[in-house]
Amino acid sequence: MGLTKSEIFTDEQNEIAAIAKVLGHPARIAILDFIIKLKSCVCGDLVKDIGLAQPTISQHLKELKKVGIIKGTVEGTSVCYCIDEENWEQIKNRLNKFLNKNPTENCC
Amino acid sequence: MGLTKSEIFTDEQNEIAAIAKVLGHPARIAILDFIIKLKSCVCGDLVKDIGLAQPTISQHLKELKKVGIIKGTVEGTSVCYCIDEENWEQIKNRLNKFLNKNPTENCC
DNA sequence: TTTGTTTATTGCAATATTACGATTAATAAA
DNA sequence: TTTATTAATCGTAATATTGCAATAAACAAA
Repeated sequence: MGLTKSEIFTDEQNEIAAIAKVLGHPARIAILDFIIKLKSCVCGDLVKDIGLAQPTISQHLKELKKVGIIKGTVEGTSVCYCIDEENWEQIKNRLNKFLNKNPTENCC
Repeated sequence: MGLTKSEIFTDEQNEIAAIAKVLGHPARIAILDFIIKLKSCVCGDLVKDIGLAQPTISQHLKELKKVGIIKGTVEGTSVCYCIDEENWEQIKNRLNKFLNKNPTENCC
Protein backbone atom coordinates (compact mmCIF):
# COMPACT_ATOMS: atom_id res chain seq x y z
CA MET A 1 0.00 0.00 0.00
CA GLY A 2 3.03 2.28 0.01
CA LEU A 3 1.84 3.84 3.24
CA THR A 4 4.06 3.60 6.31
CA LYS A 5 2.12 2.68 9.45
CA SER A 6 3.74 5.33 11.66
CA GLU A 7 1.13 4.96 14.40
CA ILE A 8 2.40 1.58 15.54
CA PHE A 9 5.89 2.88 16.29
CA THR A 10 7.21 5.09 19.06
CA ASP A 11 7.84 8.78 18.49
CA GLU A 12 11.54 8.18 18.82
CA GLN A 13 11.52 5.43 16.22
CA ASN A 14 9.57 7.63 13.83
CA GLU A 15 11.86 10.58 14.40
CA ILE A 16 15.07 8.65 13.87
CA ALA A 17 13.64 7.09 10.75
CA ALA A 18 12.56 10.51 9.46
CA ILE A 19 16.06 11.90 9.90
CA ALA A 20 17.69 8.87 8.32
CA LYS A 21 15.24 8.98 5.45
CA VAL A 22 16.25 12.52 4.56
CA LEU A 23 19.91 11.48 4.64
CA GLY A 24 18.99 8.50 2.49
CA HIS A 25 19.58 10.12 -0.87
CA PRO A 26 23.02 10.77 -2.39
CA ALA A 27 21.99 14.17 -3.73
CA ARG A 28 21.19 15.35 -0.21
CA ILE A 29 24.46 13.94 1.10
CA ALA A 30 26.25 15.74 -1.73
CA ILE A 31 24.47 18.99 -0.89
CA LEU A 32 25.51 18.72 2.75
CA ASP A 33 29.08 17.82 1.75
CA PHE A 34 29.21 20.90 -0.42
CA ILE A 35 27.76 23.26 2.16
CA ILE A 36 30.04 21.92 4.86
CA LYS A 37 33.16 21.98 2.69
CA LEU A 38 32.76 25.63 1.80
CA LYS A 39 32.40 26.44 5.49
CA SER A 40 29.86 28.96 4.44
CA CYS A 41 26.55 29.00 2.76
CA VAL A 42 25.94 28.30 -0.86
CA CYS A 43 23.22 29.50 -3.12
CA GLY A 44 22.59 28.19 -6.59
CA ASP A 45 26.13 26.97 -7.03
CA LEU A 46 24.78 23.61 -5.98
CA VAL A 47 22.99 23.32 -9.28
CA LYS A 48 26.28 23.79 -11.12
CA ASP A 49 28.31 21.58 -8.82
CA ILE A 50 25.86 18.69 -8.58
CA GLY A 51 24.54 17.57 -11.94
CA LEU A 52 20.85 17.91 -11.25
CA ALA A 53 18.30 20.38 -12.53
CA GLN A 54 17.42 23.44 -10.49
CA PRO A 55 13.93 22.27 -9.49
CA THR A 56 15.39 18.98 -8.29
CA ILE A 57 18.01 20.66 -6.12
CA SER A 58 15.38 23.02 -4.79
CA GLN A 59 13.23 20.05 -3.83
CA HIS A 60 16.10 18.34 -2.00
CA LEU A 61 16.94 21.57 -0.17
CA LYS A 62 13.32 21.77 0.93
CA GLU A 63 13.53 18.32 2.51
CA LEU A 64 16.76 19.11 4.29
CA LYS A 65 15.15 22.27 5.57
CA LYS A 66 12.02 20.41 6.68
CA VAL A 67 13.93 18.29 9.20
CA GLY A 68 15.95 21.32 10.25
CA ILE A 69 19.40 20.32 9.05
CA ILE A 70 19.83 23.47 6.99
CA LYS A 71 18.34 26.91 6.88
CA GLY A 72 18.06 29.45 4.09
CA THR A 73 18.54 33.18 4.14
CA VAL A 74 17.36 35.33 1.28
CA GLU A 75 20.09 37.57 -0.11
CA GLY A 76 18.84 39.61 -2.97
CA THR A 77 17.66 37.28 -5.70
CA SER A 78 19.59 34.35 -4.35
CA VAL A 79 19.17 32.25 -1.23
CA CYS A 80 22.03 31.38 1.06
CA TYR A 81 21.82 27.93 2.56
CA CYS A 82 23.85 26.71 5.48
CA ILE A 83 23.83 24.18 8.27
CA ASP A 84 21.43 25.01 11.08
CA GLU A 85 24.08 24.38 13.71
CA GLU A 86 21.76 24.10 16.67
CA ASN A 87 19.37 21.67 15.05
CA TRP A 88 22.16 19.72 13.40
CA GLU A 89 23.73 19.19 16.79
CA GLN A 90 20.46 17.86 18.16
CA ILE A 91 19.92 15.63 15.16
CA LYS A 92 23.41 14.18 15.50
CA ASN A 93 22.84 13.52 19.18
CA ARG A 94 19.63 11.73 18.41
CA LEU A 95 21.30 9.57 15.79
CA ASN A 96 24.27 8.88 18.00
CA LYS A 97 22.02 7.84 20.84
CA PHE A 98 20.59 5.21 18.54
CA LEU A 99 23.91 4.15 17.07
CA ASN A 100 25.36 3.62 20.52
CA LYS A 101 22.60 1.25 21.61
CA ASN A 102 24.92 -1.70 21.17
CA PRO A 103 24.18 -5.24 22.25
CA THR A 104 26.85 -6.37 24.71
CA GLU A 105 26.58 -9.96 23.65
CA ASN A 106 25.44 -11.80 20.60
CA CYS A 107 24.14 -15.30 20.17
CA CYS A 108 24.80 -16.11 16.54
CA MET B 1 11.42 9.80 -13.11
CA GLY B 2 11.74 8.09 -9.75
CA LEU B 3 15.22 6.93 -10.65
CA THR B 4 18.12 8.15 -8.52
CA LYS B 5 21.08 9.26 -10.63
CA SER B 6 23.71 7.41 -8.58
CA GLU B 7 26.40 7.79 -11.22
CA ILE B 8 26.84 11.50 -10.62
CA PHE B 9 27.73 11.03 -6.95
CA THR B 10 30.83 9.67 -5.28
CA ASP B 11 30.96 6.11 -3.95
CA GLU B 12 31.07 7.46 -0.44
CA GLN B 13 28.01 9.61 -0.96
CA ASN B 14 26.12 6.66 -2.42
CA GLU B 15 27.18 4.36 0.39
CA ILE B 16 26.22 6.73 3.17
CA ALA B 17 22.89 7.37 1.50
CA ALA B 18 22.29 3.63 1.11
CA ILE B 19 22.90 3.03 4.81
CA ALA B 20 20.74 5.96 5.85
CA LYS B 21 18.01 4.86 3.48
CA VAL B 22 17.76 1.46 5.16
CA LEU B 23 17.56 3.17 8.54
CA GLY B 24 14.91 5.47 7.11
CA HIS B 25 11.91 3.37 8.03
CA PRO B 26 10.45 3.11 11.55
CA ALA B 27 9.80 -0.62 11.19
CA ARG B 28 13.49 -1.25 10.60
CA ILE B 29 14.43 0.98 13.53
CA ALA B 30 11.94 -0.95 15.67
CA ILE B 31 13.43 -4.27 14.52
CA LEU B 32 16.91 -3.11 15.44
CA ASP B 33 15.69 -1.76 18.79
CA PHE B 34 14.13 -5.13 19.54
CA ILE B 35 17.14 -7.18 18.51
CA ILE B 36 19.50 -4.94 20.46
CA LYS B 37 17.32 -4.82 23.56
CA LEU B 38 17.15 -8.60 23.87
CA LYS B 39 20.93 -8.72 23.59
CA SER B 40 20.49 -11.84 21.57
CA CYS B 41 18.95 -12.83 18.35
CA VAL B 42 15.27 -13.03 17.68
CA CYS B 43 13.32 -15.13 15.30
CA GLY B 44 9.66 -14.61 14.49
CA ASP B 45 8.89 -12.82 17.73
CA LEU B 46 9.31 -9.65 15.75
CA VAL B 47 6.04 -10.32 14.00
CA LYS B 48 4.24 -10.51 17.34
CA ASP B 49 6.06 -7.55 18.87
CA ILE B 50 5.79 -5.18 15.92
CA GLY B 51 2.31 -4.97 14.46
CA LEU B 52 3.13 -5.84 10.88
CA ALA B 53 2.39 -8.95 8.85
CA GLN B 54 4.98 -11.68 8.56
CA PRO B 55 5.84 -11.05 4.90
CA THR B 56 6.36 -7.37 5.67
CA ILE B 57 8.74 -8.09 8.55
CA SER B 58 10.57 -10.60 6.39
CA GLN B 59 11.02 -7.97 3.72
CA HIS B 60 12.42 -5.43 6.17
CA LEU B 61 14.80 -8.04 7.58
CA LYS B 62 16.00 -8.68 4.06
CA GLU B 63 16.90 -5.05 3.58
CA LEU B 64 18.72 -4.83 6.89
CA LYS B 65 20.64 -7.93 5.89
CA LYS B 66 21.44 -6.53 2.46
CA VAL B 67 23.46 -3.65 3.90
CA GLY B 68 25.03 -5.97 6.46
CA ILE B 69 23.56 -4.58 9.67
CA ILE B 70 22.13 -7.93 10.71
CA LYS B 71 22.73 -11.56 9.88
CA GLY B 72 20.47 -14.58 10.13
CA THR B 73 21.26 -18.06 11.29
CA VAL B 74 18.89 -20.92 10.55
CA GLU B 75 17.92 -22.85 13.66
CA GLY B 76 15.55 -25.62 12.80
CA THR B 77 12.46 -24.11 11.25
CA SER B 78 13.14 -20.66 12.63
CA VAL B 79 15.80 -18.10 11.83
CA CYS B 80 17.81 -16.32 14.43
CA TYR B 81 18.58 -12.71 13.57
CA CYS B 82 21.17 -10.60 15.27
CA ILE B 83 23.41 -7.63 14.75
CA ASP B 84 26.40 -8.33 12.53
CA GLU B 85 28.78 -6.72 15.00
CA GLU B 86 31.71 -6.33 12.66
CA ASN B 87 29.72 -4.75 9.85
CA TRP B 88 27.65 -2.68 12.23
CA GLU B 89 30.83 -1.21 13.65
CA GLN B 90 32.03 -0.28 10.17
CA ILE B 91 28.67 1.20 9.25
CA LYS B 92 28.63 3.30 12.39
CA ASN B 93 32.14 4.54 11.69
CA ARG B 94 31.14 5.52 8.20
CA LEU B 95 28.11 7.39 9.46
CA ASN B 96 30.06 9.06 12.23
CA LYS B 97 32.71 10.18 9.80
CA PHE B 98 30.00 11.99 7.90
CA LEU B 99 28.27 13.36 10.97
CA ASN B 100 31.52 14.81 12.25
CA LYS B 101 32.21 16.77 9.08
CA ASN B 102 31.16 19.98 10.79
CA PRO B 103 31.59 23.43 9.37
CA THR B 104 33.73 25.48 11.73
CA GLU B 105 32.03 28.69 10.78
CA ASN B 106 28.72 29.68 9.36
CA CYS B 107 27.69 32.73 7.42
CA CYS B 108 23.95 32.97 7.95
C1' DT C 1 4.82 -40.06 5.02
C1' DT C 2 1.92 -36.74 6.96
C1' DT C 3 1.32 -32.79 9.76
C1' DG C 4 2.53 -28.64 11.87
C1' DT C 5 5.63 -24.65 12.34
C1' DT C 6 8.31 -21.03 10.66
C1' DT C 7 10.21 -18.11 7.19
C1' DA C 8 10.78 -16.65 2.26
C1' DT C 9 8.82 -15.49 -2.08
C1' DT C 10 5.39 -13.95 -5.39
C1' DG C 11 2.03 -10.92 -7.06
C1' DC C 12 -0.43 -6.98 -6.59
C1' DA C 13 -2.64 -2.51 -5.02
C1' DA C 14 -1.84 1.89 -2.94
C1' DT C 15 1.17 5.40 -2.12
C1' DA C 16 5.74 7.83 -2.21
C1' DT C 17 9.84 9.47 -4.40
C1' DT C 18 12.72 11.30 -7.96
C1' DA C 19 13.53 14.20 -11.72
C1' DC C 20 12.57 17.82 -14.81
C1' DG C 21 10.13 21.16 -18.13
C1' DA C 22 7.28 25.00 -17.74
C1' DT C 23 5.92 28.52 -15.10
C1' DT C 24 5.66 31.77 -11.37
C1' DA C 25 7.51 34.84 -7.76
C1' DA C 26 10.74 37.91 -6.03
C1' DT C 27 14.26 40.97 -6.37
C1' DA C 28 18.05 43.70 -8.63
C1' DA C 29 19.67 46.42 -12.25
C1' DA C 30 19.18 49.13 -16.30
C1' DT D 1 8.90 50.17 -16.25
C1' DT D 2 11.41 46.70 -18.49
C1' DT D 3 14.72 43.18 -18.30
C1' DA D 4 17.63 39.82 -16.20
C1' DT D 5 18.61 36.68 -12.50
C1' DT D 6 17.60 33.41 -9.10
C1' DA D 7 14.80 30.27 -6.60
C1' DA D 8 10.21 28.13 -5.67
C1' DT D 9 6.19 25.81 -7.27
C1' DC D 10 3.24 23.10 -10.37
C1' DG D 11 2.32 19.30 -13.15
C1' DT D 12 3.59 15.03 -14.73
C1' DA D 13 6.09 10.70 -16.07
C1' DA D 14 8.85 7.02 -14.47
C1' DT D 15 10.19 4.30 -10.87
C1' DA D 16 10.45 2.76 -5.93
C1' DT D 17 8.50 1.55 -1.58
C1' DT D 18 5.25 -0.35 1.63
C1' DG D 19 2.15 -3.77 3.02
C1' DC D 20 -0.29 -7.97 2.76
C1' DA D 21 -2.80 -12.29 1.07
C1' DA D 22 -1.60 -16.38 -0.98
C1' DT D 23 1.68 -19.57 -1.64
C1' DA D 24 5.96 -22.03 -1.46
C1' DA D 25 9.98 -23.84 0.90
C1' DA D 26 12.37 -25.89 4.64
C1' DC D 27 12.52 -28.39 8.49
C1' DA D 28 10.92 -30.98 12.86
C1' DA D 29 7.98 -34.11 14.92
C1' DA D 30 4.57 -37.58 14.96
